[in-house]
Amino acid sequence: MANIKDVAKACGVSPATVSYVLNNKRVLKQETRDRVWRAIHELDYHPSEIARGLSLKRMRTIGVVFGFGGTPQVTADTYLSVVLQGILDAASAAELNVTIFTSPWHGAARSAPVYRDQRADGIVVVAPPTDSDFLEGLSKVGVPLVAIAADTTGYDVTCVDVDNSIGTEMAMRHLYALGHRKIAHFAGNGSAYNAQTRLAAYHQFVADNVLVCESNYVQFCTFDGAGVIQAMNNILALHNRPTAILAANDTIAFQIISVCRGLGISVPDQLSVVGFDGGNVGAISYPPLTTVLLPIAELGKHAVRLLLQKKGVEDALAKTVLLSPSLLVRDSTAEVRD
Amino acid sequence: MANIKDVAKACGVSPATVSYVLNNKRVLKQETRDRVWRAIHELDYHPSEIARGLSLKRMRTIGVVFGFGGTPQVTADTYLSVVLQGILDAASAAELNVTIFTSPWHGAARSAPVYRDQRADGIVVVAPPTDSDFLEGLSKVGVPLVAIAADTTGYDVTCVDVDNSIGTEMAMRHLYALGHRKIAHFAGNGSAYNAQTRLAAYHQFVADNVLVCESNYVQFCTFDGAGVIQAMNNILALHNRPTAILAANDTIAFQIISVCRGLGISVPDQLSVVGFDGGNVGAISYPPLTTVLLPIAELGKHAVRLLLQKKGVEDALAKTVLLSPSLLVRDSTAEVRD
DNA sequence: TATGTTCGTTTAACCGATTAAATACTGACG
DNA sequence: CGTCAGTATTTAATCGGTTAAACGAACATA
Repeated sequence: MANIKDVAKACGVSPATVSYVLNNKRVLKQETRDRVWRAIHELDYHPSEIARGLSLKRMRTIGVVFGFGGTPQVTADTYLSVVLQGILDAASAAELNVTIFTSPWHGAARSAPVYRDQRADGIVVVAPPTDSDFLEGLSKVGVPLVAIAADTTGYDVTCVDVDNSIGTEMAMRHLYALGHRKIAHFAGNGSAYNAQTRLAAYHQFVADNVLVCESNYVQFCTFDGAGVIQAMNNILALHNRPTAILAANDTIAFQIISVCRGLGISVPDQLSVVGFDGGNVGAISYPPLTTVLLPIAELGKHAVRLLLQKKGVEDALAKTVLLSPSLLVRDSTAEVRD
Repeated sequence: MANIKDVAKACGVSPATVSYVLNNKRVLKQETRDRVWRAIHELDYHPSEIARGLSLKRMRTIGVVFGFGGTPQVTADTYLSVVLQGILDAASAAELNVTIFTSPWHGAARSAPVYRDQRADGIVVVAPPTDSDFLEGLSKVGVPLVAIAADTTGYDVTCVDVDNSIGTEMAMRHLYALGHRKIAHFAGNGSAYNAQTRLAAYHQFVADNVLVCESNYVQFCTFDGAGVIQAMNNILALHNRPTAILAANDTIAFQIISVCRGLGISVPDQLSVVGFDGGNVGAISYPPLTTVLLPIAELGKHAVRLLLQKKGVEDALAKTVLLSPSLLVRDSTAEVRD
């Protein structure tokens, strides 16, 4: 494969000249320019981005970290793949490639340095678990960093998130307006900041409005079906059954509805269900899902934009940007009926 | 940020020695070794993967190309994100990072060289459209290449795919066994090789079994809801309505079912619907979807493995690997009833 | 004719690693 | 004591680009 020297030799100029032609950097004679381009095409030359990166100290690449402690998970929930889509959209627009880091996390001391190996000019961290030293480690390796859905208290990290508190409140207020006073919450992964915020906002609303809340009203369930089935059993065993459930995400909501169907419980007549996410499946599922619509792709786009700004201004950035959710009322919720 | 020279200086050895310590390459005095490691930790040094890449001519990174002509699309359908997940799984296991190329395609002559800028040691191309010169261009830039779901006739490219013909046949045979003789097909994106193969297999089955097939039995519809609604209208307008529909993917199938629900057509009583994909939504949707289960994540894993083998043996690889689908019979299909 | 400008191109250092080859040191042996 | 062998480390070239500074030629000016 031809390199810059080959091209230089082929047309009798120095490598520097070839570089200047390629980058359009200096006043050169048109004739030289033409000669160089001809040689470039003839030898089918394309510069090595690696060599260029070494020299320029930038790779026109942003790194993304998903999934922590193991393989990156982009399909665990649609959330992650939609965030990725947003990142790709913005990166593509800025002519940046996107590298997904795959190395498992073995604690900040051992793993953090990996992320400043110059491979990426900046890094987007998506939903790091709150119970790991991930953000702590990464925030001080000296690479431009933007987090999505992360708890940044204590770290100087720019973060983009959806306003989970308001989203939760919208959903709860909607149920409240329909007369529901016994509302359960199926929380997601306990170590996800998102899930924690939604749970906290749920508790807040319950307290503010003096709602019933038996201890079992909050169920933690993983994404797989088994967890939701177990959680539903727990809920249904209560003598003071809730009349509505706020799920921490749409996937859980679909599973709740599916379990209900199996048990002959009608949604929304006997039980109202609200999801969290707003993906397009909610519109075509049955019953169409009432859910909190989150601008998830925007999270990714925003993160990339902030990363790009960071390189320019280097500071004066809002520490946390919160995007607004909205409520998508469809047919999985109805007035309470005793 | 410290580099190898700083470390060398800090502990009074040459850069070469530091390199040998890092890579465990030579017999060195234990004392030197210790001294170097101490300096490495003290300076919080981590080698530049870029410099290393330039020197070693490998980046421990595989490139992925999705979406052609514009922004990579990983959420257009679950298919792409699941393939990506498979790629990430295998890459992670092999300690390889994954770079998603984002540059739009402007024809082979202009765009192909971009992919051999040394950024990636090998490239996985996912579902290139059959009507572009993508594979042609990429197959001769001299980078190890494996394609997924691509038409490789005419090119010397290793390819991994699901056996779409057999999958289609399974679905059709299932419908046939239930007594269906009027089966429509909602084909996907016309320039996707997958969709083309499924369509061809559908026609084959129709011919082999002398089924009814009015010209409007084949509908091309995009993923968005509007396309499916239009297609359903076309189908329902026929005086010889089909009793079953084979959708080119699950998303289309869900939309068909959703439209039917809106029109008061019962699935499966009045219309049987079969999907193609086997994602987990099918299990919790209503009615649970009968679908052709494809090992999509395996496509990604396999592609990465083939890429790794390629570097070793360099040939003697099966040109196309076809993975087997299976039929997941659930409740969206039933015996025909006139 | 000497001197200064401008223009176009080359020289050479640098980015941060790897590694073959050269060298320095340490003993052992005849 | 000189030589050889073996071990530990350094030197210097290399990977493939970029770019400040040096250089040479052509031309204008005094």
